[in-house]
Order: sequence, then structure tokens, then C-alpha cells
Amino acid sequence: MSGRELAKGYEPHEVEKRWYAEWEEKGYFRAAASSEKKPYSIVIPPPNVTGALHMGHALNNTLQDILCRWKRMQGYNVLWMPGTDHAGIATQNVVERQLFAEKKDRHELGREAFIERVWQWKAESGGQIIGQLKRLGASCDWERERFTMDEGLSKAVRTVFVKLYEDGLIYRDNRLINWCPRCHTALSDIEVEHEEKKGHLWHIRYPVVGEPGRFVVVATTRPETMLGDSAVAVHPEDERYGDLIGKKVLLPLVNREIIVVADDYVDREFGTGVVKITPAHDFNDFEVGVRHDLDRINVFDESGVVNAAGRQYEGLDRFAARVRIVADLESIGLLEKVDEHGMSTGGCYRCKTVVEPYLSLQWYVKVAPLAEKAMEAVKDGRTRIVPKQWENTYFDWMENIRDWCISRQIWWGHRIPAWFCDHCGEITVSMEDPADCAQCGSDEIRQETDVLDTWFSSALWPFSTMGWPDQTEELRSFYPTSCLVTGFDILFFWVARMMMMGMHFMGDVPFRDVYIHALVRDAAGQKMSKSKGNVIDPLTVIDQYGTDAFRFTLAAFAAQGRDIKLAEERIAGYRNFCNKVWNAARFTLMNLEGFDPESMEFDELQLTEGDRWILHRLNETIKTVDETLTDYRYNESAMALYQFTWSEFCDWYLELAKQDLYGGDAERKKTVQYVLWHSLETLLRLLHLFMPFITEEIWQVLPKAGSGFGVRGRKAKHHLYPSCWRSIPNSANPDPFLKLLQIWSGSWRLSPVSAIFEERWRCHRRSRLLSSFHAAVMRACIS
RNA sequence: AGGCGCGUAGCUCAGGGGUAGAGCACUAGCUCGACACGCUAGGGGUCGGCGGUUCGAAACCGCCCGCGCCUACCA
Repeated sequence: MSGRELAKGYEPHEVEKRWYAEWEEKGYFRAAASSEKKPYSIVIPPPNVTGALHMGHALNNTLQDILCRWKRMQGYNVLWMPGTDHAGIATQNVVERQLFAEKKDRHELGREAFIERVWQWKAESGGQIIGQLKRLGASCDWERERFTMDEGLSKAVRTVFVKLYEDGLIYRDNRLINWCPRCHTALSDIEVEHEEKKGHLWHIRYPVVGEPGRFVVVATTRPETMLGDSAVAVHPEDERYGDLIGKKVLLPLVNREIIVVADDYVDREFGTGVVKITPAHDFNDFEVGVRHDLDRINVFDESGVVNAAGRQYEGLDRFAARVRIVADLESIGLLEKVDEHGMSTGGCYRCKTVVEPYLSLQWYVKVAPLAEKAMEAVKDGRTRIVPKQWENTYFDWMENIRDWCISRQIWWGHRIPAWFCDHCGEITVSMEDPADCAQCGSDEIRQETDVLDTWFSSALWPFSTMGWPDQTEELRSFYPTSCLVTGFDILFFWVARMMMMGMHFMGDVPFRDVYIHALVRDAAGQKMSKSKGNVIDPLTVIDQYGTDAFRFTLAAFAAQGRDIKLAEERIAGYRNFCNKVWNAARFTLMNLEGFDPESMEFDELQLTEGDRWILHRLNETIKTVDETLTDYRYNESAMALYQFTWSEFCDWYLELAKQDLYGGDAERKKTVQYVLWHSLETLLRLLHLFMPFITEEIWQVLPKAGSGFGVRGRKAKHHLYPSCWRSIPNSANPDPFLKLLQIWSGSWRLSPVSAIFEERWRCHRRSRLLSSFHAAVMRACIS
């Protein structure tokens, strides 16, 4: 076998185009439902089906791909389960915007036609993100691709809903929820993003009934809600107002008499010590209202526009109403003063509209019992969260968890399988669509129009994708999954809920490890967002620098506990690294003329200290990669490979090798060829995790040791690598070749010259002394 | 208000009780047979501040300053 030549420079796009299809075609990524091999499984955090690949996906999936390729090469039966999420509100919003552009709205279309339209949009755009993941090199088992609204998953969702309802863990209640006046739906607590904003504190005089000329002054940040006041509250021990408790004040503008109540909730120090109580539009006031049995007066409609209860302000948007009310109060002399005041406002996580606390009847999951088990699983180590500091966040949230509002007033999603009976008013919840009321038998029933929170179906992902509720081979083999790789931003949305559902329905954790990675920010540290215009499109980066360089950059940046500020120069740096690898291979191939690893006899090798040194360093690098990846220290793996490749293999060994390759000693040349070939071949396999395309390309032109490395008298068990990316040496299973050389795990005793190498290497790492010793060491090696 | 994290070379970041590291940028040489996306030689940092532990601290501990994020019902 003779060395073939590679092109002079590395051209990523040619190479990348070629390989993915072949990998897929050859089924390299296919997982067996069951196998003799040990299982290793990861479920992908499903991207929004109609979405496009962003930096977060790129990082997330690169990290997963590294693990999957690594485990696959270690001989595991690897399942990387792919799929997409229907992303209820987000997707519905996109389609609604399309309709808006056509000057239509969903209500004109009607529910069925609208949903049809969304499916159509999914069909058009749904493949995009999958194609982009493939471009990134993600080695998912695509034949298993799932969608949160496909038939199987919908069945899982319904099963879970029905069971939780039957267990008494799902209930309906009429209370305040966070309402998005633009999306027209309820949101869960964590779907609200809080932001600190400058606001005002308006001081308003409420006349005391029966005591002309006496006022109480309330301070509020939201004067428009006064339309719905049903009391004012003071602290029970506040001497200033003690005599007012139980009396009435006149609500200005509305001219409704409301009571003065005493409640501990009031902070005497804040504002005037008098709080207006609006039970229908403030979470605290709601509680006060419960304690004092106050009316809940809803003054807004579902769009945040003042309704009939707001009398003369009816029809005004809440913010317009605020302006008008403040002006009116001022004109009648009831506005005492206005202070600057910082306050936090909640915005819808999908459209950023300021959410409104809104009184409505919604479905809830009672989560405390579920959270209990989910916490225990982490406490006793059945699930390990990496980095560990996230455990605190996880526990903190679980301990203070509030019931989960799961109903959404949108159309795109899993419709809640509950039917209301018009006859007896009872609710029927069942696996099969009922024809009549389970309570009274009346056929005058109608299905709940709400759908479930998107995260409800996501919560089931680790087992629903494997065929649950059926007891499948996949579940037996791959549940619990080995690892979940995800960003901390969805720790509560997704990870915590998967834990709860997994424990409840599978009786076991959904994953052994959770690796929480950072967010990718722009170079200035800002979160990337379309509105800020600072989004770096991963596909643009790939176009410019190639997938391998990009992946390597992400891995090199993925230090634990720190966000990633993506600096383009670094990507260019690793693009150069790709080129370095390419050229090291090119050099090796150019000098492998007449070399056939299979014909080599072990006893023919005449290893110098230089040879032993590089093999030892290679060995150490393997161990480092193995160890660091076990702990998800991707950046350290990447750096170890970078250092070895460039500073040792290229800077040193290739230079040393030239002496023997061009020197004329045939035996030495043969040995050097072997060491070069072996080192490169092993290195490629290690690098493959990070840069699959370029390594595959090089591998294909590298001589193969298909049947083994010959040792006199018998064939050695050195037929390591029957097919390309199926095997990787690691510390548990050392490379037999290195074993033969007895340099595995430090069993190699350093001779004086190799000690020089070791010392030299340490020097190099500490300082820049390497080069000054370069010539001396070369001489030492050659002699 | 609590919790977490971060402050190291001009920039983006690793590292972590024992002579300060990488990429990019910078300076001076290199068209010598893998690579100018390169090679060689350099310049540049009292590792946020102050104390403590130690033979020794950028690293460990305490406090402080600055920044970021997450949670929280102060209207």
C-alpha cells in the first residue's frame, strides 16, 4: 500500500459534503434495540420543529456528539435519540404572524383549519433544523426521529394526563395566573421573565367615607388597577391608621366604597403604609383578598383592555388607561405626588409582552409530591448533576415549587382530554374520547378547548420517545438514559420536570448524569437575540471556517461554570489547527511510500528514545482525553489534543522523523514510518470526536492495518480497528500496541535520554525554553 | 434580599500551593523538500484590592471593590 497524496490545503466544504451521507447510509449511528454491548443513551433536547439552528444548539449538540462518538468507539451500543418539539406558543406565534401578513387571523380560519395550517408549516420547515444538525455532524439515530405531537408521543401525553388526573395530581382552579395579553394564554410562573425597570410610585388620595376632608394616601406602581380595588390595607399595628380599620374609603373615579382592612402583609415602612388591594390583578392582593373575603373585580379583558367594570375607561388599553387615570386624578386633586421607583416587571418569554396577573380557571399539576422524589434522586446520587453547583439551584427550586399551570389557551398542542358535561357539570377525563358523560350519561358534553403546556410533553421525552407506555425493548435497554446534555436556562422548564415525570411513571431517574453547559453569548458577553442584532449564525461560521473548526472551538470554550463569549479569532485559530492536522497527515502520507503496516514484524522495530517518547506522550494524551471526557471537561480534552498534535507530534516528532526518513538507514526508516503511522492513526481517532469530517477524510487515505500487526510466530491481537470509527483506546482498555511496548500507564521506565524528553516537555509547558533546547535534544535523540 | 459565578498579557479565555499559559493582535527574521491557516526568535502580565494560612499563594481562607446571571410577593 502506498501513501496517497492529500491536497495542499484543507478545504472543509468538499470534505464535509461527502461524509455525512455515507455515515448515515452505512448505519454507523444506528442503535440496536438490544445488544450484547453495553448501552449508552442520550436523548436530544428537542429543538423547536420550525426553528433554525442557533449557537445554543450548536454547542449543545456538539457536546452530545462528542460523547456519542466517544462511547460508540469504546464499543457501546449507543442510542442518540433525536427529535423535535412542537413548541406550542412559539410555533403558533410564527404561523399567526404569517396569517397577519395575509391580513387574516386564526379566528377567521377556525381551529381546525388553523391547526392544519400549522402542520403544513411544520411540513415545509420542519426538516430544516434536522439538516442543520447533520451539517454539524450530529450522529443521531435518525431512523428513530420523534416529534412531540406524533401519534406515539401523543398517546404518552394522554396516558400521563389521565393517570395524574386519576391520582388526584391534576386539578382545576380559579385563581390568578400570569396572562399574556398578546398570546392570549396563561403562562406558568417560569414562563415569565422578570426585568428591572424604572417606574413610578403614584400616591393617590382615597377619601375616608363619613369624614369629609380626611384622606388615606395609597402608593401604587399600577394606578390603572385601582378600577378593581376592593379594599385598602394597613398594618394591624400601625398607629397612624388604627382607627381606620373597618371603616370605608371612597374609591376615586369609580366612586365605589371599599373597606379598610388590617393585614400583616403590609410593610409599614414602604410608601405611605397603606396599600390598595386589587385581588384580581395582583398576586399578593389575591392572598389578602382570600384572607378578608374580598371581591375579585376583574377590570381587563384577555387583551389587557379595560372592560365594563372599568366604567368610563372601558375600551382603553391598560397603559392608556393608566395615563388617563393619572391625569384624571390630578385634575380632581387626588394625586398627591409621584416618585421615581424601580420595579420589576414580568414579560412573556415568547413575545416579551408585559404579563398581567389575571383571574381565570386553569388546570394545574400538584407538583409537591413529584418534586419530593425528584429531589431524593439527586440527593442520593442516582442522578448526578455536573457541574455540582447546579444542584443547589435545582434543590432550591424544587423546595419552593408551586403548582404547575399546564393549560394554555392556544390551539397548537395536545388538547386536554377532558370533557365538560352541560347537563350535570361534571368532568370526564379518559383515554378514549367519550361519547357521553361518565357521571350522568348525558351526551351533551364538549371537550376542553385548552391545550397542554409544551413542557408537559417535553417532560416525558426520555421515555415517550422509547415507546412508552408500551414496554419496549428500547426502554429496557436505554432507560434510564446515560446522560442529558443541556443548558442551564431550561433546568426548571425541562430537566426538573423530566425528573419528576420519570420518577413517577418509570419509577427511576430519566438520566444518570445531567451535564449543564453554559450559554453562548456574543463577544461582548451579551445574550444573543434577534432584537439586539448580535446573533452569530452557526451556519455562517461553518461556511467560513468549516464544521470541524467550529466544533473544536465550541469544545475548547466549553469550560464548566462559565458562559461562552464567542470570539471569532478563536475559531480562526482552530481552523488553522485543522489545517495543521491536515498537513501533518499529508507529510506522513508522503513518507509512507512502500510502507504496509500489515507486513511489519514487531521485532523489526528499532525504537529510539524519540520514538518511545512520542508513543508515551500519545499514550498520556489518550489517558487525558479519556479522563477529562469522563468528567465532561471538554475544554481540557480539546487542549490536550491541540497541545499534543501541534507542540509534540508536529513540532518535535515530525522534525525528528525527517532525520531518519531521509537518512538512508532502511530499518530505521521502517520504524519511523511505523511510529508515524501509528501515532497519526491513533491521533485521528481521538480527534475524530471533535472534528469528525477531516479525520474521516484523512483516515480514508491512510494505510490500514486491517488484519493486524504481525508479531513473529503469531498474529498479534492488533487488528484493532476493523472499521473506521469503531474503536478508541482508553485507560480501561489500553492500546495493545502500547502494551507491547510496555509503555502503558507509566510501566515504561525512563531511561536517561527519555528523561531528557520528559524534562524538556515540562520546561516547554512552563516557559518558552523549548526551542533553545531543540537542537540539543535532536542531537541526543539521533545519536 | 438571598444564591451562584466571574475579575489572569492589548482582546477572547484556559490553568491552578512551587520558576506566569493558549489563540488572535504586535516586533524581528525566515520562499530550508507537511503547513505563510506556517517556522524561528522576541516584546508584553506585581494573575481585581487588602489581610491571613504556608518555607512558598495567582491558586487555599476571610473581608472589600467591580461585573454578570438565577431565584424572591415589598405595593
